[in-house]
Amino acid sequence: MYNQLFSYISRYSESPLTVEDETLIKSALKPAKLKKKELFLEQGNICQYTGFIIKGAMRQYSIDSAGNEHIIQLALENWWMVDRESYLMKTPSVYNIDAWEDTELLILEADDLQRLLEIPTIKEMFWKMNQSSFIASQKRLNNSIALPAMERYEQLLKSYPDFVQRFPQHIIASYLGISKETLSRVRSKLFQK
Amino acid sequence: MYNQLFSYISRYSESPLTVEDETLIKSALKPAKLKKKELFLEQGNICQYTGFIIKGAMRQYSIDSAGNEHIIQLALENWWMVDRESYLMKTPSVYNIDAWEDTELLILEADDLQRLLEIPTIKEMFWKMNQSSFIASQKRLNNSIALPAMERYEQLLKSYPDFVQRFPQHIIASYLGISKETLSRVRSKLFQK
DNA sequence: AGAAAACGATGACATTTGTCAATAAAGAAC
DNA sequence: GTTCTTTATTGACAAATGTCATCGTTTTCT
Repeated sequence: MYNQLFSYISRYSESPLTVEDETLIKSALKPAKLKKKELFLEQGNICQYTGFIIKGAMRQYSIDSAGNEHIIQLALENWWMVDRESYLMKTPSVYNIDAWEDTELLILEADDLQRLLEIPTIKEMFWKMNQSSFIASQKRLNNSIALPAMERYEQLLKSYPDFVQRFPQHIIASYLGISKETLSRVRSKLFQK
Repeated sequence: MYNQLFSYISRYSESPLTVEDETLIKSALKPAKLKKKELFLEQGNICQYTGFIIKGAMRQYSIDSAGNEHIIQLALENWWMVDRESYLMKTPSVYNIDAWEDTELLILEADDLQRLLEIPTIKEMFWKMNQSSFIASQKRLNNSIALPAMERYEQLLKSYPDFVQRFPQHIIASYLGISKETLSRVRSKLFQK
């Protein structure tokens, strides 16, 4: 299970991990399990952990005044899941995070993260991960303000085909910012072409 | 003009800059000026510089197939402006960046950035800046998929009141992902309350 | 100062998307 | 294996937002 993380790190960083590095990482990241629908973070609480998904599927979402869920992030194997604002600033989160499938994780507390960042390889990995997260978020934002529903869905099919396999349509719809009925209609138009 | 940048850095970082640090920074960031409407980055080109705005106002936007501009970022004094994806990966950008007011900048090439990142204070500043950028982008994304036009505008008024002072309504509308007419109507409803 | 361009408001209408309700199929739970 | 829940589709209608055109005002340019 740690090998999966090590291999992830090596893909993001030039320099290899030493044996001591690996020991430190193992002491900082602890295995955890979530049942389907189990909460990893509840709205109003402070996000205590960053999770690295070994196996499973998770979602991060807000709930509006009408009680509707709005999915701001979906994540599968080899993704990090955390509400960064809450985790870093130690402020109550406005988001929920839960498991969509039974999920195995490695979890990391904020203090332990600080220790790990002493390792240059780890620092480099998180640096690049931050960059990619921001770039991905900005792309999604651009799609959201610039494209109609159908094209947003087509972009998603291209960028994250796995999502469509692993999450039901109403989750995908919420991720795209449209209603499940609209997504259903978009799909029927798309496939009759 | 460099003092403004130094003061910005000191607000983002614990440790102070040494005189040698300041010399290195001065050699890496070069002054530049843009006239209103002048392009800083043109769609299809590789983004060569990161700009730190000393004075002025800039926008980053995409242009869709119908020729409409979609603003993905606005920036004023003490903001960084760059298409990070293009700058880091050296790939052609899908965005334009231009000046909305006559603007003074300090510009930084990618190679020089790498040199600057050797300075821990600078590294820390960019680290935090990356975090904030991501958090801000995710918030805006959440607003975009979760809130109707009027509430998005109210959020903007709270979060970035300066934008409304410095940019005309059609720019703000594009930033929010709505038409200028809709924004005009939203405003008249809002103020008659 | 005068002309041109940019800006903002508004009406009429079109389009997109959302909401609600009904239905059927697929999957999960016991 | 049967019941309950979840998922997906579809129709009818409502609401939000976009488009196009017009007008008056302000700003910019020379």
